[in-house]
Amino acid sequence: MAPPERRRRSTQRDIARHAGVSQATVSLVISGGAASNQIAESTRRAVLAAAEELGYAANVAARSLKGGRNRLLGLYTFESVFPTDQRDFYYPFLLGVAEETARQGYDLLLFSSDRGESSTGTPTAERSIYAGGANRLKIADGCVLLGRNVRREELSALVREDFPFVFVGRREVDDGELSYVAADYVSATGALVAELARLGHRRILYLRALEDSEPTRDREEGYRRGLAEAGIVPDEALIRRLADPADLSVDHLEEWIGGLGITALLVEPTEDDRLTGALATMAGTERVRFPADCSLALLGDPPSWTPESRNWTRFSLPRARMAGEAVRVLIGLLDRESPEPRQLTVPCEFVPGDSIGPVPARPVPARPVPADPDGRPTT
Amino acid sequence: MAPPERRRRSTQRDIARHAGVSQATVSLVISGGAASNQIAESTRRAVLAAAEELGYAANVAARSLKGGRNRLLGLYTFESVFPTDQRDFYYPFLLGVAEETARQGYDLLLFSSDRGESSTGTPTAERSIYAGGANRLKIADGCVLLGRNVRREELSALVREDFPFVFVGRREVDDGELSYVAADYVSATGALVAELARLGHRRILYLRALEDSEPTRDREEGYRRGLAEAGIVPDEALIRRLADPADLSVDHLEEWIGGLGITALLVEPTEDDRLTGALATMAGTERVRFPADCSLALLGDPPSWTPESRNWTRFSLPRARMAGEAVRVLIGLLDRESPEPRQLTVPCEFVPGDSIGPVPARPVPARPVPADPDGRPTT
DNA sequence: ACTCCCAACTAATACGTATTAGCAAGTGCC
DNA sequence: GGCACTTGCTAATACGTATTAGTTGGGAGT
Repeated sequence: MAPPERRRRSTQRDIARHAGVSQATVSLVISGGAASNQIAESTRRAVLAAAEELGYAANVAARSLKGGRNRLLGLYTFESVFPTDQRDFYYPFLLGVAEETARQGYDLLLFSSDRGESSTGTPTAERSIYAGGANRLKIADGCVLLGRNVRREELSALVREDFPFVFVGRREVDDGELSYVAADYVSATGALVAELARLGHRRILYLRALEDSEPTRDREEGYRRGLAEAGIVPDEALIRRLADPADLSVDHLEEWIGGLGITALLVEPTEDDRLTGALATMAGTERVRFPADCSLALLGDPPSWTPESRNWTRFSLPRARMAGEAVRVLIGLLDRESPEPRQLTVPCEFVPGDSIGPVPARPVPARPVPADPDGRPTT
Repeated sequence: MAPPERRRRSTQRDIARHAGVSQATVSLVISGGAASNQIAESTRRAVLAAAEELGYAANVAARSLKGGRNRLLGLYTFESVFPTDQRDFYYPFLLGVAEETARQGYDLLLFSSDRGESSTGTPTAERSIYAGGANRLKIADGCVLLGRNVRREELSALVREDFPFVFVGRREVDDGELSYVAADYVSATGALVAELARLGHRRILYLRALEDSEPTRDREEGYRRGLAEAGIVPDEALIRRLADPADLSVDHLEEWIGGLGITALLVEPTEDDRLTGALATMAGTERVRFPADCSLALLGDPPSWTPESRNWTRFSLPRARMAGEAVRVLIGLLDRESPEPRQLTVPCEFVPGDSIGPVPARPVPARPVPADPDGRPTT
């Protein structure tokens, strides 16, 4: 019993037969390349008519196998985007990429499949570009990359392969240069420090991420520069790292205020809502108030784009704009003959918010105060 | 001056040369297919070692050129998704599709490029599947379709050429059956009518969309059924259409309440925020209050997913779930040998809200009241 | 010694497209 | 009429992989 004939896609050869020309002619007409003006108008029309009739669609695989273009851009995220608390963070990026991609006449390929297969055929749990031993991204003409927990070795491989891609965020590898569109964390953090200094703060704690990725390094750099410009001598004890931002408790904070004498806090937010969750919990206790007891500013956006429960003082990165810029850079790479890596830095926006203020007047325990008969300070 | 040698990816042939075997052997080892157990263990190891050394990554394009499948699902929206007021409506669909696609081990292709080129090369403004004389969707193995303003002729073409796709929402064409995953608007609308009837309403106005698409027809059907089951004789004057939902004004409403004697209103929401805008404006006037003066329920979701200014009584379609279901149906179509179209209907969720209530007690103007000596009605 | 078979490989080919070299017919020019 | 040149097309090939149909060399069976 013969298996039911699977309907085959029509190919250029089918069209060629139909129109009574060669496959090469069809290709010239369809892809409309440089040499396509050598085709007679009548032939062109015949081919197009046949193509229309047969419902022809170019085969991406074959096209890109030849090295041609698919008008396809990829978007790859090193983190999984779907956990509810992360996707809000990534949505503006997605939107920016999608919009600009569309505007440029490209379609967008979301590399979202988690279930890669290793070369041995066993499914791998981890998210990877080289799933199945192949660079999946190559389906697309080029790719925008995103994410905090970058796999360095994969980035390196991409650079070595000379695959056109642009990272949203500053990233570096040992193997060579890569293109990116980054937010100017250095200046933005520096500006926040300057603002705090202007308000009189001298002991500003910087609560940084545990991992030592570029964005974090840039913020630390900005922190140091800001201090230097304000003439404050940095105190290494004021740079703290927290393994899990959810651990940030009011106990910690009181310890820092009391023990370290800090009056302001700079916190690096996370993509998920662990940090904002911790802040909300802290607000619930009402033991420390911002900015009455301590100023607090975020070094970036809290994840959710829904109206905040609190309008934190912070800087905000223009996520959609960065994403759009990344697409433009990428297309630039694709169009150029010898793609020099390009780096672009865009400024962050300062959001005044309401969580910083002047240094709170506080009784200084060590210094003796002129006592009244009761021994209690006057109010 | 010679152009800088573009680094070439290593191929199976490179590995073959390196390991002193043939390309076919490499392929057998790498892809580990059925016949790969015929390979001697020593050879296999040599090949894998060479692959490792050369940093081999299979070329997806070539692979899928042979196999036919790209493990790529498409998502096409007939409306442009990017206008701010629409994207919130479509986001849950996108999310649902993306998530399920990823879970199934596919990647997702967003057909967002607006700038199609017609066959003559002149850019066309309209959004179209068949841009450039080719069906762009065919790049993917199959496609999920979405949108209200469907191009019927394109849908028909898709059906004719037997392209695997699933519509999110009930759609029909003359040419044959198509697969869809739809919300049960009929029952949901019927249930709302039943609820209003239970509260004593007898004159319920149905404000429907102007165009006669399936979702609208289903709601109308549900409206009529609901009335019938409540034993209410339908009054055709109570079915109204509004060209632009933004035109819904408090004047209209007062006219309906006074002139038509309605006590409840069912409104079909739009994907953009024209309707909710109009409702907000109406609320601002404070001339008609819901549900004190009139009950109001929405036949679907208001577009934005940000917290509503008002918790409207309504039904809500499980957008993400529908999208996920659509992906599963689509993959079912792909896996099956002879793809029979499948139709799936999922129930809507009733959201009680706070905009419906009992029939307001109101003076009936026509009935003569016992007059006092002044001839003025007592207050 | 002869066939037969099997293990372990390779040669050849197809997938659908883009591109280049080249060919045939026509045109203009001397 | 011969030559160069143009126009409009086709033949041939390459891209990297999967697969099928062989092709070896040698060991077992008779």
